[in-house]
Amino acid sequence: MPETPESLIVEHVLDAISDQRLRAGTKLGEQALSDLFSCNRAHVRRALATLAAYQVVDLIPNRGAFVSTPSEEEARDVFQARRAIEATIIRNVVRRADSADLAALRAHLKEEDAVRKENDRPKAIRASRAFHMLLARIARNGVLEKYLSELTMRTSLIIGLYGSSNASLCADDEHRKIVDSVADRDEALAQNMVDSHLRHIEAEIEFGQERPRVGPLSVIFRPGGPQD
Amino acid sequence: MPETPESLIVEHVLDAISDQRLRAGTKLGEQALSDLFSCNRAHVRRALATLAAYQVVDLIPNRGAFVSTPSEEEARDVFQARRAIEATIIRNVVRRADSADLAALRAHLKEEDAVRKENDRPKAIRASRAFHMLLARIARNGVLEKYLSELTMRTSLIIGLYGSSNASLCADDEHRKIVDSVADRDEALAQNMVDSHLRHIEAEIEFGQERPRVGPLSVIFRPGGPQD
DNA sequence: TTAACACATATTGTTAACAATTTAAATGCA
DNA sequence: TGCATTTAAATTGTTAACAATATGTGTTAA
Repeated sequence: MPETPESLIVEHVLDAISDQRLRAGTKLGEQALSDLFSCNRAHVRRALATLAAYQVVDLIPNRGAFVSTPSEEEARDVFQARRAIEATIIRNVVRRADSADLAALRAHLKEEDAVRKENDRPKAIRASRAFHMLLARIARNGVLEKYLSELTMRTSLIIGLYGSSNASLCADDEHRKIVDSVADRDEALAQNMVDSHLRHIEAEIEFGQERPRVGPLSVIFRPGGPQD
Repeated sequence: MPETPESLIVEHVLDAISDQRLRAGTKLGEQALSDLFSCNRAHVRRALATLAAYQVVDLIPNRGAFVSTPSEEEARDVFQARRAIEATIIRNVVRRADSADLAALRAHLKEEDAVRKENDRPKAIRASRAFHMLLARIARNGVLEKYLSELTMRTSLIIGLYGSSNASLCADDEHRKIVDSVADRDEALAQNMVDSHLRHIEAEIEFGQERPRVGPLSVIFRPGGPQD
């Protein structure tokens, strides 16, 4: 595992976005980041270039870097792309999942149940994303896995921006039904479940009203964050 | 259009890769690039970070940047990802293409015919890639368009690496058949044509023997290259 | 009070110099 | 000649200083 300063920054920013600690529009100042991660600005700049390539950060000349704020159109594109990619992922999963993979899926469902009881929204979002990424890993296609990683990140931004005020953010038993259809090796059903699951998430988003902003970076990247 | 030095480098490298002027494994020295594009190394470094995020360049600490050499496994992942993404793209095209789009497609077929007569392999590769990217644009999904752009780039690397000695690199009338099915608004047929087209390309690749290396950067990025 | 202007501060952009590491060449030895 | 070691060159990594731009504050005038 390469733990260069820039990859560390990239990882932390991505984690913060997927947890919705970092919200759309937040400025990522070079000084602030180099202080927080105790490195020089050159590292920060490279990290920001990488994040911009991932499309989760906008780089505005002479103004700086900002967490990107996806438009409604972009949001719809993201969801269509997810349906395209996750359709193939779930097909691979049905065909390739071994007993260890199925056990991991079951374990994850349990984990999600536990998290749900805590009523910790960021934690729930993270767990929900982890489910989709677990499927991607089981599908054993690195390209699709990376793209889905980016898309789930952007989904977090979208949901953080536009709401989904309805608390049911990854409708509970839908994940369970997906796992069941995988266990049954029912390819058509599994694909159907995933597709409608994604459509449900998209349907709950309330475009139109945006949500407010957020605090300073120092509280977002508090010590003891992910993989520290 | 932002023409910062780094985006200029990124564009030129991507063009060179998609034309197969830049082959897998080629070293991209910082000095060499900063000389060629007459800018300082800081710009080069940011450009390389971006290219690494696109997965067409590998960054090796203390060693430098190299055009990535996809493994056979990675190649198969790329092609599966292309099938997933282009399936949705062609569906959008069938539904959304207006008469102007159809005219553009027809014009492109003519262009490809003309190019084929010249027996200029790099030009043919470029034209073939352009066809797929034209479909992506007509599909009107920016996310899928960007991903396909990356994947076609990597496809160029793969074909350059492993051969496809058979000269029929984008089998001529297959593109024409795709356009015909789009014009007929035959969604199922169009999807079938695209899927089998991609499978044909993949089938012609000869994994096992790799192709040799390449000359210096100065001849690859000769003045008067793309969009100069 | 509001608006426009000027100034001060902070942030990003650029460049150069130096350190650390790797690569290539040269030397010496069996 | 063949191979290991040493030396030199080239390349990447790091840092700091300075320039250009943007942001924020305070003052003045209508």
